[in-house]
Parts: sequence; structure tokens; C-alpha cells
Amino acid sequence: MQKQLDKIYDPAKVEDRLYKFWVDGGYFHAEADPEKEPYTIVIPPPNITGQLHMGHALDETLQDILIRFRRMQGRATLWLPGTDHASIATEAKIVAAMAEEGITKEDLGREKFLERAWEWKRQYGGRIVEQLKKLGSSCDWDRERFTLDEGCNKAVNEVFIRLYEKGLIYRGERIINWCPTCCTSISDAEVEYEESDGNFWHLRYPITDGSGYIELATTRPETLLGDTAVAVHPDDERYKALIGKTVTLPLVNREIPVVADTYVEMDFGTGVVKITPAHDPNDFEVGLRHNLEVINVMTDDAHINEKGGKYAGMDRYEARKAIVADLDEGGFLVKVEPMKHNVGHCYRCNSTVEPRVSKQWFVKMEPLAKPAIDAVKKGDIKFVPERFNKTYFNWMENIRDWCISRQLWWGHRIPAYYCADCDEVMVTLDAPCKCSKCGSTNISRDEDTLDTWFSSALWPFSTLGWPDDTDDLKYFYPTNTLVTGYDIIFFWVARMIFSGLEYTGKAPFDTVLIHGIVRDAQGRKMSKSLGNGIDPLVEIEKYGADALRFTLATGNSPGNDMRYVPERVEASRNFANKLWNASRFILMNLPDDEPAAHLPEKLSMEDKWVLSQYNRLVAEVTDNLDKFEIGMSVQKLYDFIWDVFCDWYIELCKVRLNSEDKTAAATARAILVYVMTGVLKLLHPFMPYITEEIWQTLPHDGESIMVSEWPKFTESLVFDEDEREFGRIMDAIRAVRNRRAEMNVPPSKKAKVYIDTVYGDTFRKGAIFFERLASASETEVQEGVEVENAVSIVTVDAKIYIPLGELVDLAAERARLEKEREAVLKDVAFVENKLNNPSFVEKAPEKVVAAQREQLARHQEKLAMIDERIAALK
RNA sequence: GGACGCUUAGCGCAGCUGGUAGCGCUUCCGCUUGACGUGCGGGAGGUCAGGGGUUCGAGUCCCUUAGCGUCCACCA
Repeated sequence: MQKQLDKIYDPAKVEDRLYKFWVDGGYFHAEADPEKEPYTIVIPPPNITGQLHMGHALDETLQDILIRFRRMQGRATLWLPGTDHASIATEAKIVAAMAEEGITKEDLGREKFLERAWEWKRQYGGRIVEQLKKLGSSCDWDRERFTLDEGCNKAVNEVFIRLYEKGLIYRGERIINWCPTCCTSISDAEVEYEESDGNFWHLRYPITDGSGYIELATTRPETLLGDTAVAVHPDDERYKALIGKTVTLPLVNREIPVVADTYVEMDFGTGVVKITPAHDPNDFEVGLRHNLEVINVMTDDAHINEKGGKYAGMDRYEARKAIVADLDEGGFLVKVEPMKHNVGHCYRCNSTVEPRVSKQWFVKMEPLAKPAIDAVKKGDIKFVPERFNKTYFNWMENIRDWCISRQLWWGHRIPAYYCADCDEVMVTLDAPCKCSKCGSTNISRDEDTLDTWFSSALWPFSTLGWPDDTDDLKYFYPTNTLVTGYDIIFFWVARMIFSGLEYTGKAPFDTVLIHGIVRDAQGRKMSKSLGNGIDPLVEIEKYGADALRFTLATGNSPGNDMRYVPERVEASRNFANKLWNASRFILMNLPDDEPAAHLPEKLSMEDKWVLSQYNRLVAEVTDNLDKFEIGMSVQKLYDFIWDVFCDWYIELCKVRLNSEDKTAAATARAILVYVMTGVLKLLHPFMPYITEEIWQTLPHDGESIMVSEWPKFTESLVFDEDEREFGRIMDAIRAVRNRRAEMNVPPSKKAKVYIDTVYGDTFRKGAIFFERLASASETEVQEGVEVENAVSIVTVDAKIYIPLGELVDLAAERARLEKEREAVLKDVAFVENKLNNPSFVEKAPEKVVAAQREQLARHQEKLAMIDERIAALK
């Protein structure tokens, strides 16, 4: 059987086949195993409406790296996947689709609408899941969940009822953010503020007793219709006399009081504020303090309602125009001042949000926030990087009650029932057949559903069976790492933390690994409107999933944004190809009956060198992954594989592989397979496909690399002395190459290399490599040897001569040596300077001082050799 | 108004607990070297944004200034 691989790695031929192999093998599936330590990640469930984008690709890649790493370490590893019902986004899509057919939600009715929504979910909800698979994500698909499935619904109801009974969920009339397009309330977190150009309309309201006017200013003149007071600061001398009097509201002719409230800033505007309790959160508070009437003047779709008199029926902006015109005409408009101010927009549809009073359900946050803050303070939960603690604290410490009811149908329906006769509110799991208070059967269920994030907040435990005390919950919960972007800390992470603590008594995870967003090559956010998004699936098709993953994992540090530069994916693709060809080389040299990776008894200097380097790599990569330093670990793998293994070790091995010495060749093969196998394992979490494909082709034990054992650092495989020894050879080879390149000698022009060194044994062992790697025709190692008419090269360890015949120019040789001497002198001076500084020697750690002394000795040795050589040339 | 981040080679980025600056791409020179030209060898390119401080020693810690960016709050 001749093992043959293509010259170029073609991911398309490999990926789907291997993914199927993994799924069929059940390697992604996790079971509670008391013998093992669990490791759990729950996926941030992507919206069913979504398409895979680079943000997902990054998020999934990081998770899969951690998951595959821990799985190979022997942990019972669960990556729990699923999707989010995304109430607003999904409902909006379905409503839009229906609009094309000319039907509305109301036409269909709730039940029919939901049927349609589920049908839509069945059709499109699976799309994103299939896309996740393309990345190579090793999720346990047997446990796939949906935030609106039965289990999640059970958890949601349980939580709602418990919190209600505890008094932490309440229903009340409060100012909420209303999206007139989505026609629902949204939470504070769902409002995005954007600075925009507006006007500051200065108005004057006549004082009812005829004594004049009071001037004030507003950015939303249409809310005048709902004004129920005018406020001034109690200490404001200008207006003290007016407090307690009334003014007559222009256009409306309502008599409203002038109240004193410290909320008013005397220095801002005229120091007078019109108070519209129904349409501004601050005004609402003022209204409560002064017992003001609350007049809601707007409809659900932001038109003026019947309370607005002649303006009723107008859109809010039409009304604004009309009112301003009427005010002007009536002499109530003093001036219009252009002004920039922040306007809130719905994070889903970007409509301008309308603050308004509405009867909604809220979660009382203060008692929940406190333990959630403590959990992070105590270190039960760690943010990586740590700076996000601050973001989190800042939000949690200033949090307001969470508006959780939504005027939507697609979502978890609120388990509250109302008696039409006595207004009793009943919050229960099962619909009551009669009122618990008056016995009436005239009962109806709350029409509203819950904020999507209410169910997402329970995700780490609802997916494991909570509220039932299941075996899975006991074993896999609390989960370990949560991986997500900083843009979602408030929406999701914070809410999972207080939810987990409140309902399960445990922090839902111990670490939150935060990543940034993936931007385009120019650093712009990828967006639909800009059309600058890069489709991960297209990239996978072009370069392979491994290359994409590798790119996203490289040069990326936690919490920071990154740019997606096409050249980088190419570099990753090239790296995959490099690895592929290295394995191709090894395979070409392997007999059919080659045993799986093992270490032979008798190792050469270069074997020990590479094993040492490899072994250190194992330690470092493992350590980096333990600390979530993913970018660093991947960089080290890249450097080792390309530089140490391919450019050096494979080249070195060619000598033995081609020699007559069968034992030597076998040793080289064994080390090649050993290191390659180990490196494939270390690389597997980052590049799962190619590593599996190669691993399967190489001699191996076990079914799949993904369930093979993660390499362990082995003390006995550190060979300091051999590393040092081989380092001398490498230095010398590099010096020879360097000199030849400098002199423009083509590799085809070979010449004998003479080496004068005190490290005779080392250089005799390494002599052959000068032929392989430094264009030597033959190599002679001899202490004190001197060669006439040769190019000379000095390293710290050796003087090297290459008789290059007509190319040798002794004057140039001398000049070059003089130049080199200058450079070494500088090095000597630099180190000497340090060592001559008494406070350095005194205060610096011994290790550092010793290292500097050694450094100096090396510089001096080199200097001495250069001097000798210069003397000889004279 | 508050908080945070970034500023390192032409470009994109690393740089962990402070000890004479690294990677990829680009660029220049050379190479049909029996794994790979998606490659090999060699080179050029940086007063680590400015200023101050701590320290024997700072890209790395502290203060400060500037530019860019993000988040939170929000004065009607």
C-alpha cells in the first residue's frame, strides 16, 4: 500500500467527510462520567433568523478550541448547542412576510400566527445550525436546544412564578421605551442612543392670572399636549414668586401648576421645564412627587390619540410641525435654536423610541444585582480580560428595573391571569378555571410574552434540565467557560449571572471569555447597509474551515477587536499546506509496517534538540490555553511547525533517511512520527480537519485524533546540553549561509568547509549538516586549522573557512572582519557598561547578572577569534 | 459628564509576572535544493504617539497631553 497524498491540501475533499465521521463516531456526545472531571460550555444561541457571520465564526472557533482541548485532556466535555427564538426579530420577519401577502397578525389571530411562526422556525431555524457545523464545531448535537422549547418554557414559568411570589416581579404603570414600529415595549438595554440634529423650541406659557409669561424650551414640542405642570428649581429667585401659581397650556388651554423640584437645573435653558409625566422618565418622577396627572397622548404606532384634540390622528412628526406652526401663530413661540441631542433608537429596527407610560411587567433588580456583583467581586466569576469587570459593575450598580413584557406573540407567554370582575391577578402554571378571590369564571390570560433575554438568561441551566434536579444538571452545572462578545455583556451575561445565582444558588460559569468584534480590512464594522460583510461560508469554501479558524485565532487578544484581512487567511491556508506537505514527506519515507509514534532508545543530538523544543512547546501551549491565551498558543505552534520542525528538523533528517544506516533511518522516522503526531494533537483544537486527516494517515493508535490524549510535558525529554550543542551548529550554518548569500554565491557552487573549533565533538557530529544545509561539498573539523585563500566566518564557537577560489578577496575579508569587530565591540561595551554599574550588580536578581556575565564572555570570545583572524590576514 | 480601549517596521497585529523589540503580508537579493514556489536561503525596514515619574534597568508599572475608537449616563 503506497500512501500518497495530493501535493496541495484540498479542504473540500476532507471536511464534510470528517465531520460526518466525528458525528457518526459519537465523539461530540457527552455523558456524565463520575470518573472524569466535567468541562461545559453552553453556546451563545444564535438567532433562528440569523445567517452565520464572522462574529459567530470567531465565537464558535474560540469555543471549539477550548472544548477540543479539554476533551483531549480527558475531561467529560460538553458543548451544548442551540438557537434563540429572538422574539422581536423573528416576529418582525414573519409579519413582514405576511405583509407581502396582504395580511396582518390580527387577521390571522394568535393561534394561526404561532402556527405560522413555528413553521417558519422549522424551515429556517436549522439553517444556522448547519452553518455552525461547517466550521467544524464539536457540539453535542444530541442535546440541541431552543429557547422556546418545552424545557425552556418550563424553566421560564417556574422562574416567573417564583419571582412573582417573592415580590421580585411586579406589574405596574411605568415609563418604558416604546418602539412604534415593533409595537412593543423594549428594555433600557435595547435602546441605542445616537446624537442627531434637532431643535430647541423656546416657548412661552401664559401665567393664568395674566401677570405675564413663563419661558421654557423643549426638544419635543408635540408632548406639550400631555403637559400637566411646569417646574422650576425651588431656590431659583427668578421664579420663586410663581411657585403655586398656574399657567395656561397653549393650544390646549389646560390650567397647569408651577411646581418646585430640585430636578430642574437652574443653569440650563431658561431654568423652567415643562412636565409631561406620560412621555418622559424624569417628568414621570416629578409627577409622582407632585401628584400630577399623567396624560398619555400617543397611540401604539406613535400617532396623537384622542386626548390630543385637533391633532388626534396625526403622526408624531406631523403633529410636531402643526403644533409648532400653531404656537408660532398664537405668539407662543419665542425662538427656535438648533441643537444636537441624543435620540434613542430601537436596537432591532432603528425606529426612534418613544418613552411613554404603560402597564408592563418588571423585574425588581436591586435585590438580584447585589449577589451578582459580589460573585464577580469575590472572584467566583472571572472576566477575561479583567477590565470588563468594570463595565459589568458599572451596569449592575446603576441598573433599573427590567421591563420584561413584550406586546408580541412569538415568545414565552406570561403565566398571569386576570379576573374581569374583580381585577384579581393570578400567576400560576396552569390556567385557573375560576377567580381565586371572587370565584368568577370570567378569566383571561395576559396577552403578552416575555423578553427573549428572559429565557436566554436561564440558558446555562434550563438546557440541563432545571428546574428538575437532573443528573446532567448535577454533573455539568455550573458550566465552566462562557465565550461571548463584549457587546452582549449587558443583554445576556449579566442576566445569566443574577439568574443563576438566584435560581440555582450557583454562579452559572466560572469564566467569561470576552472577545471583540470582527471588522473589515479598513477597520469598519461589518454591516448589511455598508455591504462590507464577509461571509464565513464563502471563506471556508475558498480556503477551508481550518484556515478560517486559524486566522480568527491568531493575532487576537481577548477583548480586542480584530480586522479581517484576506491576506491573513491566505497565510493560514499556506500554513495548512505546509503542514500537509511535511506529512507528505514523512509518509513518503515510511514503510507500511511503521509502528505508531514511539521514542527509540538511541537519540542523536538533533533528535534531542527537537524533542526538547517540542516538549517545551507542549508545556507552553498547554499553559497558554489554560490561561485563555489562545492567540499566543497558536503563534507558538506556527513558529514551531514551520521553523523548527519543517525548516530545520525535516531537513536534518534527510541525511539519515537517505543513508545506508538502517537504524539511524529508523530513529529519524520514529522521531519524525513522534513529533509530528504530537504537534498534530496540539494543533487539532485550532485546525481540526487537516490534523485529523493527516493523523489518520500516519501510524496511529485509536480511532480519532479528537479523542486522543493531549500531549504532556515530560521532564526527561528536556536535553539542555544537546540544545546548546546543536545551537552551535545552527549558528554556524546560518553564518555560512549568510556569508554565501552576501557574496552572491549560488547554492550550486559547492566548496569544502573547514571548521576550527574547540567544540570538536559537537561539530564532527554536525559536520554532515553543512553539506545538506550550507552547500558544503565536504566538511573538515580540526582545531587550529588554517586555510589560505579562503572566505572566513567567525561565530562565537568556531572559525570557518571556505576556499572559494577566485571569489576570495583578502582585502574585502579584512574589511568585513573589521566591521564585524566594531559590532562585537559595541555589544561588549553594552554589557560591560551594565556590569560596571554597581547598583545593577547589587540590585538586579542574581540570575540576570549571571546571564549578563555569560553574555559578556561570549562576546569576548568572539572578539578574540575575530582578532586572531585579522592578525592572520596581515 | 464618566469609564474603558487603541496608538509598536510601508500595511495588519503579537509582546505573559519590567532585563539590549517579534510575527504575517509587502519589499529587495539569490535559488528547478527529490515534502511544499501556497516553497527555500539571505537582507532591508522601528528614538515602541508626545512629555514627566518610579527603577540599576520601562514597549512593559504610575502620572499627564494628544489623536482615534467603544461603552455608559444624559440637562428638559
